[in-house]
Amino acid sequence: MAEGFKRRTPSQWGEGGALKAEILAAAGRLLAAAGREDAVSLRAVAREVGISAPSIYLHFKDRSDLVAAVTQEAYETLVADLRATWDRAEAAGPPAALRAMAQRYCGFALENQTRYRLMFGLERVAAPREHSPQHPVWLLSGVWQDAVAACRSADPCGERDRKDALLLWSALHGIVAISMALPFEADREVIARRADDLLDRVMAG
Amino acid sequence: MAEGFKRRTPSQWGEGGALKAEILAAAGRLLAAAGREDAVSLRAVAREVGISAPSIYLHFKDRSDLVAAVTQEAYETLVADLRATWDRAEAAGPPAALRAMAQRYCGFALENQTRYRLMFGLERVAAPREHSPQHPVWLLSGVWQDAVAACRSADPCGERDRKDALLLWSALHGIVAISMALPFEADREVIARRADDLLDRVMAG
DNA sequence: TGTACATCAGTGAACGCGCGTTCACTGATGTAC
DNA sequence: TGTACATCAGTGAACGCGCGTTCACTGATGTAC
Repeated sequence: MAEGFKRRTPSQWGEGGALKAEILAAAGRLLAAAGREDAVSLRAVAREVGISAPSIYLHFKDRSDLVAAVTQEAYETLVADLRATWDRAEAAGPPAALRAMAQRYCGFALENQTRYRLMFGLERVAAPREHSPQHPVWLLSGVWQDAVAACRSADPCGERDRKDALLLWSALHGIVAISMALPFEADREVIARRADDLLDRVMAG
Repeated sequence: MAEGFKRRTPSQWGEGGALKAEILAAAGRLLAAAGREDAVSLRAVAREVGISAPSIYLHFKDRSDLVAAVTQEAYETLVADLRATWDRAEAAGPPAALRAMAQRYCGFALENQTRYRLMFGLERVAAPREHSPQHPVWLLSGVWQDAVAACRSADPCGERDRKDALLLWSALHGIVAISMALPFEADREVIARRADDLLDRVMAG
């Protein structure tokens, strides 16, 4: 074992699950720090947590299982963030809430660039075709559909709502993704203006 | 050396540069086949070409130099493809040509998913800040600006043209990127309709 | 109450792998005198 | 014309590294009788 290695003290009886959460959190930190999925190696995660590498197998089937868990968590965090934004802004009316949500979406992406890239930049999450309805991306898709439908007071989300929701989400993603791909820093206010502009055009029709 | 290894016959005198092109092509094939940037390892490329790994250093500084070259080539291919599309469709008028270009952009992305991901899915191309005007992404940006400006017969591309060009490009990127991230195959016609729909809304304003 | 056993929460050492990169070299082709 | 040398286009072996994963194990805590 290396010099500066701080060993984690083992969990108490019945508290074994605590390590799982610590591993996930450490993997998330590594990802955020390095910005690359490959940074999440079992050995690096183990070092970060202060345990031996094989201990990870007590909680995750293998490396890809761990990465999938990090990805899943990232989706859930984003969805929760957007829903919270909606709830906070709902009193001002659905259109204002949708606008707030669009702004927040861009904000989340810029503040969590590597997590965001993990969700949308790399391969599809490894999930067999039959299970695809469980894919966490549907949660996100649903958030936009609900929001767009609410703006039109159409309780059962119609075909047109679904279409516009997908267009809005896609275009918002494009705005942040392209700005992340350009070789200079994205200015948050510029992005916010573009998102506003987009929203006007998509919801005008 | 392995069993089925087919050794490439060395170039003639003065033809040494031929290997550089072969290495680039092989790297492109590996990337397309595997879909991951990590598939482009010097050893794998050498195997694919039929040479020894150190030979790559005769033409590329190191691994990252090779990957950057593949990326650069991908940008140039896309830009040439779009310009050719514009030229072919220009007779029908700028708006029709712009529409054709938007369609072609989606087509290119779907037909060259891994190349496309290399451009926009991963890190920024490693280029120092001072050199960022040389970044190949500006070529692409310019294509859209020219096209949008032509639609408005504004010869010097105005501020509004630039803004709309970026919005159009970003949103198109979002459409293909999200469809690539969803856990089922993207239907080309559906994508094409979305692109058309988007174009209507962006150029309406 | 004691004691044998079961379970939990891990560990340490080892495996084989592919990788980027460096090094000194080789053989064919051209060139100066 | 011959021959020494320069250049070109590579090669083979080796380096040290970090990785995923497997294996047999250890020590603390709980439980049945």
